[in-house]
Amino acid sequence: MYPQIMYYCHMKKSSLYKGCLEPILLRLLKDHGRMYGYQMTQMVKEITKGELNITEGALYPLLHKLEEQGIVETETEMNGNRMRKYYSLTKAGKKQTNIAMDEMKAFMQSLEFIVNPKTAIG
Amino acid sequence: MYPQIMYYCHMKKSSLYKGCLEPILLRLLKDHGRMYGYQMTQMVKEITKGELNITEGALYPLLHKLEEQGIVETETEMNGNRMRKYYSLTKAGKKQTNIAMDEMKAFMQSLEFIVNPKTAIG
DNA sequence: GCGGATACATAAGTAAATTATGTATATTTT
DNA sequence: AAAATATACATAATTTACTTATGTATCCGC
Repeated sequence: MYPQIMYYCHMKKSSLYKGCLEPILLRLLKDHGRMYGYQMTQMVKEITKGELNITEGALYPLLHKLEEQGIVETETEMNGNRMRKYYSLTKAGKKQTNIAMDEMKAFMQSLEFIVNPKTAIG
Repeated sequence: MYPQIMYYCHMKKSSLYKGCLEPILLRLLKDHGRMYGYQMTQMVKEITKGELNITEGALYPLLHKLEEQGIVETETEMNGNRMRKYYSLTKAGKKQTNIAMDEMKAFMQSLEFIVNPKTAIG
């Protein structure tokens, strides 16, 4: 409706979540078991109320890398005429996810210490 | 003491804070007014209990960029025979810091939603 | 006087995104 | 019914934002 507003407010907020995408995907798969790529982007968008929009150029190459590394395994299914590639954590992937979550929590706590020095609980 | 342990546990946790360095520095300057680079690295290390270690290769080029952009201004002082380059926020920098802090909080809230879906408060 | 800490700086290399593009089907809008 | 948007995958080129490595120089403790 207001395309020209993009010149004033071009949604930079660039890339705060750089480096967090992998743990985010691992967490999603840990919580929801079995998901396809597009579904992940939609769920993250919904959960974060539109804040985090995962781009396809970031998502798919990362999923492929995780598959190569044996962190996730895939099953391709047809939904009508349309393909869906479902991803789920392997046993090694679940282990890796626990490690990633510990790192994530430590990182988030560190951010709290810096951004909310008063209220942050150590 | 155990240098060889680095082969097993090489502290990857790579770069979760990629993209967060700028808002972190802005927050430090907002809270402490006037700081020099090395002091920032030490304070962040202390506040985060050793979690976040800002490298010099990341710090100084970023500080120079912020100065170019008029976000910070500098005063060079001598401490004995050793130089310290003090940074402080300009008026524009304070405005920019407020924006960065809002983005940071939204980002942290989003991470909470994903990593702690039950306890996170929207 | 040697190593480690303090204090700055910059260049080369790399990881992880963004942006752009492509294919194809399904659904909604006009 | 045509056009636009949403669903669903994929990859290449580019950019960003770091790490790693290197350099200079002073200060302090042993």
